[in-house]
Amino acid sequence: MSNKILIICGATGSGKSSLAINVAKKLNTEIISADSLAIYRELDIGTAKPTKEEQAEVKHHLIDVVSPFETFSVSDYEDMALPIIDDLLSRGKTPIICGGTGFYINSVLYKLSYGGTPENLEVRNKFFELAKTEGAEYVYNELKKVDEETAIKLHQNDLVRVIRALEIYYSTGRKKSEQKDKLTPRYDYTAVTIDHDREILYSRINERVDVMIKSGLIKEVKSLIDKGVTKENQCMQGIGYKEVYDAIISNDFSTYVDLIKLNSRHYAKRQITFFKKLENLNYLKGNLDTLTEQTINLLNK
RNA sequence: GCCUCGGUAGCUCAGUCGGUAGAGCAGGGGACUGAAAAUCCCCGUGUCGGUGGUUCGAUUCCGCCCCGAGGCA
Repeated sequence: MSNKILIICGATGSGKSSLAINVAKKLNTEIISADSLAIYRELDIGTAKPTKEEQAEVKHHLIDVVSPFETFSVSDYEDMALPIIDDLLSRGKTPIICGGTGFYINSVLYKLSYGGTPENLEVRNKFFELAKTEGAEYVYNELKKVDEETAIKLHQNDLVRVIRALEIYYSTGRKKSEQKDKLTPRYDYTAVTIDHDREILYSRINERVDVMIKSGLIKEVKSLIDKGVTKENQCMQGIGYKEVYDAIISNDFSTYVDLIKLNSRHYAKRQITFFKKLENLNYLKGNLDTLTEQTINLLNK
């Protein structure tokens, strides 16, 4: 048995979860989800989590690990994922990382330091307010003063990243640009993704959204709202959740379905772009059986 | 049948006092090191409904025709 891990990544709605389950059954192993929203409990329908039956057939990790009120970061993901991977490897199993959050996948593949600073809401809020009153350019220039090298790499409108760089500087006194991580994979890996024609992928996404609505997505969001979850909670950034949330709050249900579809398509496109960078990613085509077979063959190479 | 208003990018529309046209959305491409389903950047040629006429030149003005909406009969 090799010390290899399998990565099944790709766009939302591409069918990666089914493939992962199929492969896991054949290899008698377990799945580690890499999904920034499936980590939340009580967000089931909109995240298209594997069903209870599927989870009973194959053990899934890193699903339902935090409450909807909590924040969660890549670093948390990394901390939780690595021990599971190592445990599986030590038991002679091939860990399957399956998910659409490329950022999370990168965190297990590469040792990234993320500036070595957790979130600092004080700094974050301060600059966010400044951006509101003085404009994004002002905040950008603040970063330029303390860490020009990082500033040059960023666009001044990319507030999230500009502020994060400032956060690192004001929390630690060190510049983000001093962080020089080598992008050497921690594990030997095989990576696959399911390659659909864009049109097909988009119609799959559209259909999936309709299914979510029929399965009770509105009810799910209502129940979260009843428990006190608001737009401020990180989990409400999820596609399907934010749109339904707005529809409920404004009592306007005329556009939310189309909006969910649109945002999902945009998201899928960003995912495809992200994964293009993954080295040695195999683009597979075919039905589930063919995909499973191809994946296992690649793994055994 | 008559009158009015429309027909311009995949969609909604702006515009050209006559010199072949531009926004939003859609769509495409890209970035991504502790919010990543987040955040951000770049990309706009299309018989300007058809056809005649006036003109050096018409998508723009005029005639006729076709299509759509409304009004009068």
